Amino acid sequence: MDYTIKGCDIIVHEPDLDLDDTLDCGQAFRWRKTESDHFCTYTGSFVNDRLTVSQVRKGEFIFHNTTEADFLSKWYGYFDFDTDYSELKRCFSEDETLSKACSFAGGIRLLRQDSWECLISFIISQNNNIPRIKGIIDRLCCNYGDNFPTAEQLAQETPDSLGYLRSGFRAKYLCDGAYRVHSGSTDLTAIAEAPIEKARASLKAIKGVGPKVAECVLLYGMHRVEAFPIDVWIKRVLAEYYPDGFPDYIRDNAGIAQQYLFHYIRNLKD
DNA sequence: CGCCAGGACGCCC
DNA sequence: GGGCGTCATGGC
Repeated sequence: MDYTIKGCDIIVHEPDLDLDDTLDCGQAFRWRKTESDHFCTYTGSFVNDRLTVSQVRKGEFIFHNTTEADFLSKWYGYFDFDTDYSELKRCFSEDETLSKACSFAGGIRLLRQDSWECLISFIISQNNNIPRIKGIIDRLCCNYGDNFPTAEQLAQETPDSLGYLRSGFRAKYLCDGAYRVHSGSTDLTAIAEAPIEKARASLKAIKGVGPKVAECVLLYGMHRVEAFPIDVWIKRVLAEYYPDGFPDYIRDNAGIAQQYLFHYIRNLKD
């Protein structure tokens, strides 16, 4: 990755990034594609930070209205620019199915998201579809001026007061998560550094957090790349292509591989 | 209308 | 420990 400053924008060159692949693959829910220009442009947020980013052509991007300081302190890390995805994909491509998945959506990067935002987002995601997940998170953030609520703010709510979200049975889970994080009984910072099994158990102490949601929080919100969320789509991949188990040499980066496979199998069925 | 969704819980055995 | 009904809501 390299970047140059051009007026109020940052121009980024990174062959292993594609905005559609990365921002619309089900790992983050607050990015919207804007149709206002001839570029592929997304506007979105990460906790309380907003960004408009365009893909000019393959591998070239404009981070609009962004200072170098903001770019380096926020977005460089968020887009995981420190990681060499070419090397990862080279490793993955020794496997036939993963090779196809990487060719299909080679521009996926694992976003380094916020753990609290991820926890709430993926509690909402359970037994739900992506358009509706986006809608619920939209209504939530809209209630706080397009910012993601803090645990303190959300801890003041009740399942009834969250009725405007139309999140159904998940509202009580959101309240429990907010209460635990705000009270300190769940320490997301400590969990992020804990041994993986201990981290899983701590997350699953939250009501509404089971194996799948815990893996998502670990992977997307804590960048624990060995975490491997198994949803209905990945179950199909495992049954269809890996009846004898997932390749062992991928284990340390299984979560990133999972990201390519998820996107691949979902779009294969169209 | 019915089926499904980036599942988890409670209960049963 | 595994199997199954239930849980809101709305996309398709």
